Amino acid sequence: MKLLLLEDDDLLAESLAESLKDNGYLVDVADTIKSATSFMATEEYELAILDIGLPDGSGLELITRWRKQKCPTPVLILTARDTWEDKVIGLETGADDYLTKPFHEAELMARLKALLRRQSGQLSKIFTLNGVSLDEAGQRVCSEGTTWRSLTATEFRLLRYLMLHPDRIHSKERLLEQLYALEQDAAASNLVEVYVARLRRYLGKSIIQTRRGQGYVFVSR
Amino acid sequence: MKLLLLEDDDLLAESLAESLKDNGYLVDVADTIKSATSFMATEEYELAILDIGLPDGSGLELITRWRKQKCPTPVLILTARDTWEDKVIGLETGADDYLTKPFHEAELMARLKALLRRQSGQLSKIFTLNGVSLDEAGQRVCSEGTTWRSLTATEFRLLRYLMLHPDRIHSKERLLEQLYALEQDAAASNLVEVYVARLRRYLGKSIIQTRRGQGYVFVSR
DNA sequence: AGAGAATTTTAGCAAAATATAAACATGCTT
DNA sequence: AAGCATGTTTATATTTTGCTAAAATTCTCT
Repeated sequence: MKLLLLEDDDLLAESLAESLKDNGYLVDVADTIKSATSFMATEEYELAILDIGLPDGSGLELITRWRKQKCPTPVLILTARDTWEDKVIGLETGADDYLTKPFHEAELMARLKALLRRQSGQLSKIFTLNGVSLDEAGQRVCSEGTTWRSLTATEFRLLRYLMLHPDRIHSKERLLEQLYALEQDAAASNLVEVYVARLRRYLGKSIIQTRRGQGYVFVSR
Repeated sequence: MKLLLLEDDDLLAESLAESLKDNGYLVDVADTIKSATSFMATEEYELAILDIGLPDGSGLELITRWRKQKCPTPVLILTARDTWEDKVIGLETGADDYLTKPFHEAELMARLKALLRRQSGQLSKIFTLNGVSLDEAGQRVCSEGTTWRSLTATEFRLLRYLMLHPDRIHSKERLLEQLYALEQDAAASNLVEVYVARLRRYLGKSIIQTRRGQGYVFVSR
């Protein structure tokens, strides 16, 4: 179980690395964003622990970049600040958990364990229905053993909603609401038709059925 | 309107049940997963309100199980935790809405109403007469165990009216009025004949009978 | 049986709903 | 600024539906 620790305070880094190793993890320690980047480029890690305040920038940028590159490695943020806003910003950036200094070693270990457990559950969370497999982590689908095809965010949201509520008719209005939490002039748009058409091109015609005048159904068998 | 409430905190359960009843719902209260399961086995509910943290397991498992059994009852989750991840996990499991404790009664009622409205007509009420099953939600029929055949809006309206008033003779004029609430030039059209013919093609000849000069009858046995 | 009426079936068209493709917009990366 | 990826709108094609009207069939009554 390999972790990357990004921490510029040598003393803290040293001691953390020590206890992590005691708990059975393999740890690489970086002390700048730059070095962390090169570590990530060469190795695969199960999880990264990032300090936010760093000499050459904020750990947040790093997360942003990784997420854009679709790097799935979960991230736990360490920070000295503990405001509500910071936490929100951190999590919105794409971090998976958040710990404020100072903290007890035990708490870090507990959170790590929880994160890894949750993550491993998520990794294997490719859920399949009627020959269509949806990869939650990677935002991808494959149909009947064809190769994976990655979806855009909207395509993915729609398909996921349909697959989570199969065999039910969902009106276009409903689906629009699902796609865009804030409802506006819903009926004035044919977005649902457009996205259904796209999904059908990936999955085949028959899996998402039209109920004329009523809506769409993802059929589970 | 019947609800199932699964909540192990007696006090909360009691008070919730009370206010639900005040709002016009019929409520059954379960305090363990086990009892909830048996409630579900014996009764039909329009909606279930589940607490997640329970003595004998998590409410999430319950949802998972129900969904696997294709049980369509919508579920609202109650939880003490309010992290982004928890919410996602809950909704991904197949819950339909999510409320964190503590909450105002009014909010719960509002959400219930919204959920039931959204869901209404979706819950498969399949009603069977003389071997003909009509699926209200899906606008489908099947006759004597053949596969489902979905109907157009007009076909459905007609069949539904006939099945709701079986063993009675309905004149063509009356049926036309039923189909098109406001139309007058009734006699000038053979719409009823056309649609009866279509329905007979799906259901077999004998179920909708002709009373020459008088009208049509759906025979209930 | 056979004429005339009532019903059934068929075919086809126009309107409505949906599907698809392509243009346009926007933001992000290089 | 150019180039991409995504989201959204617009325009056009295709499909399905509702309906009409005519043709075919069945029934009824003499």
